[in-house]
Amino acid sequence: MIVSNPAAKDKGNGASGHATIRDVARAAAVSTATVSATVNASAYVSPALQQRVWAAIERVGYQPDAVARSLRKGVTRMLGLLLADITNPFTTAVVHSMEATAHARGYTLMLCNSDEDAAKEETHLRLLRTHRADGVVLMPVGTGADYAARMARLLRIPAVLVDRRIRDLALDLVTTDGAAGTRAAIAHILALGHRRIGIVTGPPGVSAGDERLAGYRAALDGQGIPFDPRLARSGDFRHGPAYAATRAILEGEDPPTALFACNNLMAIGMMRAIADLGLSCPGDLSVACFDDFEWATAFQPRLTTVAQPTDAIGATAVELLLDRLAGAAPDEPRQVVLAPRLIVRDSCAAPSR
Amino acid sequence: MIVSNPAAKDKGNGASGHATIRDVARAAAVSTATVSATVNASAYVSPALQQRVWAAIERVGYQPDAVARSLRKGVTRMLGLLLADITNPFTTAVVHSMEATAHARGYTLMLCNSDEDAAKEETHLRLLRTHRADGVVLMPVGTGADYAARMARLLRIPAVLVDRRIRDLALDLVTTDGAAGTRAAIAHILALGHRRIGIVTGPPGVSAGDERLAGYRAALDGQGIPFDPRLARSGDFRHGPAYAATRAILEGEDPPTALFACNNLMAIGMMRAIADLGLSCPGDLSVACFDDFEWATAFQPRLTTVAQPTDAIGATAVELLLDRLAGAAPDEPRQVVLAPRLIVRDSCAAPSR
DNA sequence: AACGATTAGCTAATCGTTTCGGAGGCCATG
DNA sequence: CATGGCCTCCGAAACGATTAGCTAATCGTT
Repeated sequence: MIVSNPAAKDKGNGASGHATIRDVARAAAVSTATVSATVNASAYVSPALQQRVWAAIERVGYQPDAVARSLRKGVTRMLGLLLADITNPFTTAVVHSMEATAHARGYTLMLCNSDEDAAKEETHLRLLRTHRADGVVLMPVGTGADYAARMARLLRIPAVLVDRRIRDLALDLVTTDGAAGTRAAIAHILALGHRRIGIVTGPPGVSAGDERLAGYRAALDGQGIPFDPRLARSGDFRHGPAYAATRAILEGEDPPTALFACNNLMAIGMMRAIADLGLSCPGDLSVACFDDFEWATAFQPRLTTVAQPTDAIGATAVELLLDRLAGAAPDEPRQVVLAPRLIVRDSCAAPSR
Repeated sequence: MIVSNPAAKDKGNGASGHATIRDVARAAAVSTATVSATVNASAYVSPALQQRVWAAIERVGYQPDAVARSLRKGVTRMLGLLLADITNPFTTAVVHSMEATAHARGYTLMLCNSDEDAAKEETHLRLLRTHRADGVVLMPVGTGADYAARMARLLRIPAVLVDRRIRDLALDLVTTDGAAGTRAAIAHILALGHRRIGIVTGPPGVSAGDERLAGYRAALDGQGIPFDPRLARSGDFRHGPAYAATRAILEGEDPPTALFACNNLMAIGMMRAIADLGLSCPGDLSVACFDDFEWATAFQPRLTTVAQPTDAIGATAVELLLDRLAGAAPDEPRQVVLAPRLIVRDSCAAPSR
């Protein structure tokens, strides 16, 4: 039996698409107020009437209209989700956890992707406002000096920042301690005996990347190793530029014996460059990167990574936001910085030279 | 200068959060009908008045309320996005393209993730209905015999299926030709001289996986090679089970000289198992898989894959759905099957034995 | 028996738009 | 000058829920 498209068929409840609360009221011979009260348990309704109302609801196939409810209550139970890049596996891991927490608390997410484009971000923000989202989870893309001011003007709803800070804009925030994570990774590499360690960084100005670079310098400092700018190049958090940056570092004079990529995407470009240069890992070169991901263990050798607690990040971000919506938050912004975890696998070894 | 949380400050337009169309009307000394007409260009308004209205809008900082508009018009310009697994890179690639097309057409996506769980799927579908989504993009998770009937009852809004069919339920659909893609990959492996080729399949009953298995059998058939059930095991589209399936196949008697994974996640498990068994690729074993992904080229050797046209899938799905919403679609469902592309890299070579 | 307190359910206003039908004003025509 | 037909704009009724305020009815107390 082939069931045909149900949307094309008669809905079975009259001409209009949906049964309304008035249909229920009529069917149960009560007022709409009573129906509303029994559905929401917002006022006393005698057991007998409740029974009748529920039966009527069942009979006419009533489903409350969230749009009408939102209009009346001034609250939509929708959260905007404004992402810098939805194809990044770190992002999707975080989103996965956000979706679960939000739905568990009765909220739905409106998905927007800014594609690392500040103009799109602005458009989306405006859209979220006209749709009356109760709040926004934001992975911001901007870096400029006036960015904070522009966002402040645009952001007229409660917001929580994830992963990246906005300089000079104090908002709720959840992020990972990038400096500590990178410091731990570099310390691990140093402990194996390396002294020349290269790093491919994010675009300058983006907090997440800057912190990681700072962690790298701190680790070097700890061993009294001076920072060599020839060993640090920006890969713009993307794999293409990271490929070029890696080659530039390795083809320079006095190349490093180990490399660190400041995010997952750049690790791809780095691995590709290393392969193209005919170098073996960890024989010729040790490698590690920020962000853990499923594929890390499928590589040969399995990649040593700094894992962010993606589940906690997503859940915390949504909870921070919902607390604020509920008025259960102090006025000053709360900033949660979670601890990363170094996962040592096989891609780092003692230097051969 | 630190800009503080703008949501905590005065909104600058009276006590209420937003300026309404009445505020604009009052400020411009016109009726709300005129404001609506100029904002939507839905009726003639003299240039002079238009000017006044726009000025007033600017002055009071008016932004139309999509909730109220939806209630009145009976249309929300929101699409439900009900995914089986948002962390899968194939899914996110498709979602990326859907988001772009939907926003370009003025639609917003409501994100729901069913986590391969039919019960969650049902809950989310109900939620999307109460939120009055105009339509749904669905990557379904169910397989049972009564699944089609349950979905038909639940699905009271236009829907388009992506990637997977629902048996006995005729709906708009966009998918990749899994049989053709797998056939091409297996033919490539056969052409290299392999005769014993193993396959790790998806959960039986899920159309996407079943088709790929069928393509495998067809390719073998073409060379007169009989199907050997010991070489085909289910990995349930997940990496854990795929790891076990791969080991089982390779540790059996008369093991294959080549392996095919029916999706990206299972390729991870497969590569891990191969490494753990101490086998080299493509020296001891050739490997290919369905689904291309960024990491495929970072592997050593770079993986040969069957790429799905993810951009086209996402865009087509949304367009099919919007066409139907606009009434610009025939009653009978349209099914778009796109061609996959075999990307030959380095993970397949002639058998050593 | 009268009165006030309490209770159960209803009436109607409201949220912010869109849109239908009309109301004037203006022009051309006979 | 009356008539009719535009043109512009406005008033008010929806859309489907929630909820403040009200009306009876019931009950206990004196």
